[in-house]
Amino acid sequence: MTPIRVRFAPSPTGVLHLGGARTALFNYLLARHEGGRFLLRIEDTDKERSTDESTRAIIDDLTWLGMSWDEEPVFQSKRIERHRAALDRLVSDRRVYKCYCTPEEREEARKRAEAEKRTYLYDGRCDGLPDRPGAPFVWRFRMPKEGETVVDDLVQGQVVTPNAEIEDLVIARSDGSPLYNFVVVVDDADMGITHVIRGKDHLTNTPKQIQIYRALGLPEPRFGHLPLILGLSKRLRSAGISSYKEQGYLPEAVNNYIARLGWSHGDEEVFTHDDLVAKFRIEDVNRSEGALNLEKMEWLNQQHLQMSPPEKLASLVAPFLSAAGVAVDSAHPRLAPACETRRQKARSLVELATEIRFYFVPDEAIAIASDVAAKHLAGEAKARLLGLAGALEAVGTWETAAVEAATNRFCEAKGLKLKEIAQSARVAFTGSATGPGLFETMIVLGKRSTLARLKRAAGSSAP
RNA sequence: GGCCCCAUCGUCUAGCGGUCCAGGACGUCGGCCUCUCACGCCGAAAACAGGGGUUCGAGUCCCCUUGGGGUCACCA
Repeated sequence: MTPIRVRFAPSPTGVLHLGGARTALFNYLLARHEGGRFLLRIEDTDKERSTDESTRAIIDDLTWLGMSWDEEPVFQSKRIERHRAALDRLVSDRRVYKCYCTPEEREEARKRAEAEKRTYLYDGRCDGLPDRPGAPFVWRFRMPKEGETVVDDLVQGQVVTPNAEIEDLVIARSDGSPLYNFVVVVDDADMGITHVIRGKDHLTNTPKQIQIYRALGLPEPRFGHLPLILGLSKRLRSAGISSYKEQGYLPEAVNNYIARLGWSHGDEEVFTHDDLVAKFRIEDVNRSEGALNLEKMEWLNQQHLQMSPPEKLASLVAPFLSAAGVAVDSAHPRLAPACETRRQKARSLVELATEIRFYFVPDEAIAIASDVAAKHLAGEAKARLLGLAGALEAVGTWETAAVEAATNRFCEAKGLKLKEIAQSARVAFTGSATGPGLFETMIVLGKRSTLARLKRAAGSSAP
């Protein structure tokens, strides 16, 4: 068995959205699972729409998702010579002919067919015509008129197309530049692609391409056409992978989610990168198309967040803290412990950042909204906080057990339940009525900040 | 419209003729836990699109209908 070679071939005309990422991922997983090679080809022949920025963005997004390719990316625009040579060969083999029909003529024929409720197929009227020197023409590929072309698709099964239904397609423009269905074949063959895994929107192109492979005497790859993702709205389509990064998603979660869209492995839901590589099989890809459910992706993000060690979280969340107005170095000694106090709960890095932000703002900058103060810092609450501060003052070694014991002793002495003081204290620490557990908060905060925040809240001018 | 593909809870899916009065997950709704919000745990509601066949037996095979999607370029 020769090792398999697959490719992802985006055209750099926009961002990499979830659908494209999934196509890339399935190719990547197939290659890794089989010990083959994953290649990248940038289909940038449409000069009007292709941009370098887009190419860079796609490469950045793939990299962020953790997909690496095994050879230098191929730029289709740099392969014109090869395309030309292949076209020359078809010309000399007489597999193509010049078509002098004007766009107007074709349009008219198309309309007539539509009026008569027939399918429009180019009728081959120019095939065999004598040369008309100087007249503009396009090259058409002569399709077989009889028999059928069978695609033995890895995911769609056998798809049979009668050759009579495949028209003689144009493979080169009047300016001589070759067209997609021709170029893909040449490029895939040159790159030694053994498995073409792409979106199902290419399924009807496949029989045409197979005929071109044959005309060129090239070995045919296996094909696998992935079901399309439903509900990819214009909005979602324009949302690149980088927007998920900005929303605080982990690449593992995005991969996990898009992999499970159309592919499954029994009842399993949560997969790490290595799980996916180990368990992915193209045979397990579904034929039916699925719709996006971003809530599930959020949940998966939470699952992967929970699996991430605090140190990893610390470096990931640092930029989000900065974005939230608190510049914290990813190596800050309290960052990892801070993450640990909220790791189980956050659904995204953005959420995590807002939830641990309070640890890193200056003690005097803790803002307590007036309604929160009215609820939790009213009546005896302030006096109690002052008392708690006093009790905590005496704690020698600032560790959970000691802090907890001191707090409990204080409560007992005052005849209070922890409940009666916890919320006020939390407000003092965080400025909010929600947050991590009380004792872990104090530990991460440290003795000095803990006391400072208690005293400050006790002395605040709120009701 | 022609051709092609698809069809299990709201969504993602398991199911590859009997083990399915259909299982898991997200979400939803209850409850428990509890210093808050969460997390976690327990439980509930929720589906084989419809109709014909084939078979002793069909969610699973076949056909039709309906519905959804794709594709019909001198784009990729």
